[in-house]
Amino acid sequence: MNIGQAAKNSGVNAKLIRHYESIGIIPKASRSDSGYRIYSEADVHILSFVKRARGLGFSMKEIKKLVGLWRNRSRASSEVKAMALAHVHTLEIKISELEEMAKTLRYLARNCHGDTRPDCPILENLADQ
Amino acid sequence: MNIGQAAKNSGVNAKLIRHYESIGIIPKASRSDSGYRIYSEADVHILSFVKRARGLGFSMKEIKKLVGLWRNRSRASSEVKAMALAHVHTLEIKISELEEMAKTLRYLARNCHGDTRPDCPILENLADQ
DNA sequence: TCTTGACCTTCCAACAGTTGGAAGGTTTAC
DNA sequence: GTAAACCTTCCAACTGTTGGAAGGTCAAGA
Repeated sequence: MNIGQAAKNSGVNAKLIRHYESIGIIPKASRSDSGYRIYSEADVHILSFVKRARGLGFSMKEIKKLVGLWRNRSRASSEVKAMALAHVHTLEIKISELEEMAKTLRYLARNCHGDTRPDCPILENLADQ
Repeated sequence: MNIGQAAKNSGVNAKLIRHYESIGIIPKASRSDSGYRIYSEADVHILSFVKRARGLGFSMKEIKKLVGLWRNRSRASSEVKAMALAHVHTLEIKISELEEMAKTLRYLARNCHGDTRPDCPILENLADQ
């Protein structure tokens, strides 16, 4: 199938498929006589894998590694599990940072009357610390 | 003071200060005869403001607006409060997305024995859905 | 056969925010 | 006079995705 069909079947944009190929996330597609990329069901499967890994927030670097592990039938599950748990840790750090921001902003907003008056604890907090 | 001193005093990298100036976040600094940027305490104050707003996760676009509001003494506090609450909402959405990722990964990792055996529910989940 | 439209190709640029380097001028101190 | 620590501008990299431009290919209908 052509790239458009592979895009539809995998849910990955055609532009993005080319990009993934260019940075080595997915193997180089074979070509037709006229130079069109040709994809198999297995290729679509890889693309879906990549899309789902992205959905879990893995970086492209991590995904490249995950695809390698996935295609290597003799890999140890411990390696994958370690990556997953490391990523969970990264997510948890990010979450707590965002929580902290939201908490601070909620507190500041609660103390801001939010009317036509100019005095505003939010700006004051940003300015004087 | 020169840019290096302003960087130290505000906690904002000199490179970043130039960048902020170039994209209009902060006003253009005046120059010495030899072309060096000159900063006042007030300028450092703005830089600290920007740094703190970044720390709360505001985008540069939002910060540009916040700096404008801060420097306009007659603005209504309602406008600032609305921005803060809109940003809290954005943060909350981001947080729940990350929570969802972490939850899924924790579940998958829990079911992966993580030893030398190759079978791995994490990769299987990414592959077959 | 010719044309139209939908597909495909590559290359180049933009987004946000920051950091790095290169190549060169200025100031300060010894 | 020279060395180092500063400053200048410009250009590029990072991450991941999207957009456009300019051009080739394929299938269907007139």
